[in-house]
Amino acid sequence: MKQEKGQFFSDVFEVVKLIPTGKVTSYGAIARYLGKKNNARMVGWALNGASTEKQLPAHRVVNSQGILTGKAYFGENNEMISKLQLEGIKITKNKIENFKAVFWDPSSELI
DNA sequence: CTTTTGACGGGGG
DNA sequence: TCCCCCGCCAAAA
Repeated sequence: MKQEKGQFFSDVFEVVKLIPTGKVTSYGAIARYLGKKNNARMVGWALNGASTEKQLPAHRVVNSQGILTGKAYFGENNEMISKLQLEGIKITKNKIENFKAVFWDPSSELI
């Protein structure tokens, strides 16, 4: 494998890739799955290096509030919102409506 | 090498 | 309920 820059990055990439279409997850959920409860910031940071490149559906990763905090990193347009809406996710003002309904927890769904 | 920041989360006032 | 602070880990300056 290639190990981009750190072991954590690779782990985050893997989990993000496993997010099913039409579902979303939070930074904290991924961090918790990796064993780091409070290092949700690292998850976002990892995605920062893959925001443009890679095939990471990072647009499916939001914060615990269901807000698209990193939409600015996807492009000047609301590319992130558009993609999510196309997947059937309802979004209002950068915020996922039925967040809980579309929430995908790797710690529970994934083993 | 040290310091600051960062796509966050949770707790406290 | 809203606002502020702390924590945690890693990378960039």
